[in-house]
Amino acid sequence: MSFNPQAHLRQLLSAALASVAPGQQDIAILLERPKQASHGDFASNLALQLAKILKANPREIAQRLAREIAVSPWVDQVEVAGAGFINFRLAPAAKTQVVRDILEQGDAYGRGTLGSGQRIQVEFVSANPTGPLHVGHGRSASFGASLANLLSWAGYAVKREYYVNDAGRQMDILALSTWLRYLALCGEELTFPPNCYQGDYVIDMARQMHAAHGQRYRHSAEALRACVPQSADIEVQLDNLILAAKDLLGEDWAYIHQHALTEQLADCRTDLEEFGVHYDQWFSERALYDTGMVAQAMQRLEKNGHIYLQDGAKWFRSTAFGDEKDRVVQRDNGLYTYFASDIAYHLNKLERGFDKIIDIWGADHHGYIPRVRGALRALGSDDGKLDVILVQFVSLWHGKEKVSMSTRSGQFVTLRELRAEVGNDACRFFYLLRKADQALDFDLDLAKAQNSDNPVYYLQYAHARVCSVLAQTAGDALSNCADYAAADLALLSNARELALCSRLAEFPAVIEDAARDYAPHAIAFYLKDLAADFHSYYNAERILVEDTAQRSARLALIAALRQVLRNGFRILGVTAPESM
RNA sequence: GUGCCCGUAGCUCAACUGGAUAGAGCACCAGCCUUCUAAGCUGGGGGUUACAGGUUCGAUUCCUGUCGGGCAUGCCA
Repeated sequence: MSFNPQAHLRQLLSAALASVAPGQQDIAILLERPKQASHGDFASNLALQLAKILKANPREIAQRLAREIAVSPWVDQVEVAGAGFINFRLAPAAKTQVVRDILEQGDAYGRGTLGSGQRIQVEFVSANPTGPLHVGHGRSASFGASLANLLSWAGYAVKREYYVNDAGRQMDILALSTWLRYLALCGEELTFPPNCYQGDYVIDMARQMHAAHGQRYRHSAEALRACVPQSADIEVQLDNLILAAKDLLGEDWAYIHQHALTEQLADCRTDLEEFGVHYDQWFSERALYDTGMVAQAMQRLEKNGHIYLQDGAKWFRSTAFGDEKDRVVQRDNGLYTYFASDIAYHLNKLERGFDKIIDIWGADHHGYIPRVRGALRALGSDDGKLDVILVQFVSLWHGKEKVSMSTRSGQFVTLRELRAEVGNDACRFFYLLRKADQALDFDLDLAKAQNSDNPVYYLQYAHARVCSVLAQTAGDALSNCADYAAADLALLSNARELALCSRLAEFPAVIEDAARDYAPHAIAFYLKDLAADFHSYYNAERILVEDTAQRSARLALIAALRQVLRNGFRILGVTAPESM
């Protein structure tokens, strides 16, 4: 039978509250862990909350509450302190109990019911499949994957989704870029536009095409030039070029387009898979067009009177919903904008019945939020179900030296390169060492360091150390986790052991809080504290002592610790090495 | 110009949504291996939480303004 000290204290307080302030039963009773050990194991600010309502001295209220708190075998001391805090000191048995709970629950320890099975969708990365993922996408991937894990642990039914922008102008530009590179390989002489994709991977795709199909998609440079109207505006010029290419290639355009998409998407998927980032669904933008969902969404907006015509384009009146200007949904050339399909996409997400949808975007998209929310409301949907998380930028450093990156010139560091350089574990972990809304300086030298400066090694080392000790117990009467659960936990009595127990007991609450805040970094910080507690204990006390009962109790403790490390690592997507 | 994010120890960052004396790591100083992995531990100094007001029992947290940094402000995505 598992015992929850926090719930127990809450009950005691609730009963006391009923007799001190009978009308206030609906007040939320919060228990926090004091930063200072002298303030006990748990503290309640209930009296401070009541002071406001009852207009009475908080300290006096605290005294009255404390007097009414029933005696419990799990509580050693109840004390009023400070402005009116009620501090609780738990009996050792109330702290060590968690060891047994952890060993019994194993891989499930820490799972909670906050989400109560609600359906929640996390959409993340969703980079255009127009080139390799870069280090910024890596942060979104790491954050999104861990957040999804976290929400799942907190009791939500989570779906992970990648929105594939396989329609639209950017994909056309990629297809064009590939074809132009291919023409060059065929020997055609033409200038490669500066606003086409510059990366070498485009040339690679062109080579493949050339190797597989020879001259089949070749058209002369003259023929191409002949059907491209000149424009001083390089963007217009690019659009003209795309139109000309479609014209010349006919059916073949679709092949090249599809080929480029397939290649890039596969590259992206493999990259993410290798990074330990998995999706339940890859949702195609093109499918939104093919099934008529975009047109339907637009019709619905129009029917609701939120669309008007100006300068040959169709505009959504997003200013009516708090946006700073109205937005075009259909261009004067008849093509829908990205925004149009995104409206349809979000509508579709909500129609799939999720209780909550989370979009994880790069911080540069922040101006986009009001218009998406506006569109959902204009369609009569509940934009309260949408949460948008902005992930700030990443800059790479070699110690004090910044690694320069610019997407425009194609000089960006790819996620794959980063993973190869510092390893998946360090990548996943470093990305999570900051809150999402904090810009991240990623120190490559530190991530590669094989010493305690590197937090990921510090954590993994704790795990390896535990494994090493446990590996030496083969001869023990109690030598596996199930047996440890039978150990006499009353023998865990020194301060470090009890502190470690308290820390282990926090884990479920840490998960719940982190899930509520969409803050996977909190797990990383918790694990650092936990590892520190262990290293400290390990240096101060010998685990493999002669006394078998004592030894079993300590082994039970570190086996429980190992379990919590593993569960935490799993949420973060970091491996748990058995030796280092 | 306007909007969003940010400003905490010398450096990199936390702070349980308003709680007690603002905490870690790095760097610096002084220590700990004939005993379970020293990739570890112990101790020490270091702060007007950018600045100025306001809200209240109580503010790093909420509100207003100023300064500084990042991002955005496309019929790109």
